[in-house]
Amino acid sequence: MASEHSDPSEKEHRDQENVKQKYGMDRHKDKDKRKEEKIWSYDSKLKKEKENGFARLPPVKSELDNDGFYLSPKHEKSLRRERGKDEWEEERYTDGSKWRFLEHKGPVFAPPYEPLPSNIKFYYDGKPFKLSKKAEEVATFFAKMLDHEYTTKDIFRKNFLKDWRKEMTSEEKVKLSDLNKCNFNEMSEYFKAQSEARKQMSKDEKLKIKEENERLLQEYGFCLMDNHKERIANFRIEPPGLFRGRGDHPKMGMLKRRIRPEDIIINCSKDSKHPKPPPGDKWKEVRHDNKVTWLVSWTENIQGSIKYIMLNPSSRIKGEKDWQKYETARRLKKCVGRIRAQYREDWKSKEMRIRQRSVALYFIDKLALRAGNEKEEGETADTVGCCSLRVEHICLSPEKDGQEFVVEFDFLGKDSIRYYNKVPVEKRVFKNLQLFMENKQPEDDLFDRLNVSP
DNA sequence: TTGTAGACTTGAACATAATTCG
DNA sequence: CGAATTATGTTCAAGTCTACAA
Repeated sequence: MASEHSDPSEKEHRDQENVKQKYGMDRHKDKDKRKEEKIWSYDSKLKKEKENGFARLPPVKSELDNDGFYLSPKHEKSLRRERGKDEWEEERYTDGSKWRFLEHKGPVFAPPYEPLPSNIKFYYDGKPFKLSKKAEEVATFFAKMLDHEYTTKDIFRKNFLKDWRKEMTSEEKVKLSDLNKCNFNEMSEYFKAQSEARKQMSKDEKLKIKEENERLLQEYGFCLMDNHKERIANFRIEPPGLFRGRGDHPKMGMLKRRIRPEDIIINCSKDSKHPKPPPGDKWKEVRHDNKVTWLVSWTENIQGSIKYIMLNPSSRIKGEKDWQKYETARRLKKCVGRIRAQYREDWKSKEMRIRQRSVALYFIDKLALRAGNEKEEGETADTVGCCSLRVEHICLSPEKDGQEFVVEFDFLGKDSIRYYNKVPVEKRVFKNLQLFMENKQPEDDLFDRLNVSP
């Protein structure tokens, strides 16, 4: 949460609260339970690996047991049983490294664009217009979304046209300037017919496709991390298309460009067989960073953020992390009482900063709100979390519906999902809120003395 | 200390498979 | 049996948090 200095009890207090809020304990009880079960299935996974007899790598010293044998899944399992669970709950590597050996086949790229059959036409201003291949591809993205509400939104259309024009030949640029004069209907109908045809395919054809997918999965869907064959979560590169932001996103409709091998950074261990780029292409980089868990990354062109290919939740690396999370939650359970007492105390603090923090903490605890980091204005939809709440998002009533000191929340949270709630709060909280709102405009931050970082 | 890029989790929306029902 | 419903899997934008540089 917030604060500049670090008295240890306060730090602990914050940490614990972060955990509670981070893992939304109140919010997702059932799901959490299911997830815990998933973790326990790790052992059965090891068993399966054993049965299938996956290839093992040459041993590294520390992967051998005292007698110089492989630390195979079976060994590992029995060792773990011997030493007790605690051993597993410990980080496997203490130096921050995540693995020692990593080998994989690299990503699967999106299939290349297939031009439309010549009888499917695009019309501009009522007349057929033959598009260049590049422009046509982008046009099909739009055509595929024609039924979607998105395509009626002004920002979407504006962004689309701007990016589409970038893909046009200079000739097309001159002629095609008004999206309202563009008619994508024939394309749209064609795609609908295609997907219909796919549904009507015979059993045989469907099976063929399934088998092909299975083959790809077998070839690219697994990697070898240390001694284990692990399932990769997303081994396919995101195909090009139009960006669909959620809520009122200022960048909706922009073109998500096609990712090429030269955009791709490969991460694997030096002593592994490096994945090969497609013939005639090069990777952007091949690195060997065992401080991270990803296998492949690239930079996406809409927000400039980095996308990753990582492992499945069933993998050791994800499972352990998940486990840690629950451990933290368990630790938190032991001290929530103390934390609650502390923030109630802080409601009376003479320091504004601490008061604001304590009230925010109370909301997070009581209502399971998200922390609410700062975000870049204008780059994303306007949404907030607890610490980024603005005066306009809450409404105070000393009395409402027979209850005293009611706070009415109304704001857009993550994914622009509306949060609306009326809660009676304690008098002291109410008074504090009144204080925070004094002399402020609706668009001012409610917790202006708060910063989210530790 | 502050600002920022990078890493990683989350979950809504969509897609597909499995199951139930008339 | 196919249609309808439900369960399960995949995709990917949108969060959170951390490490590190200035």
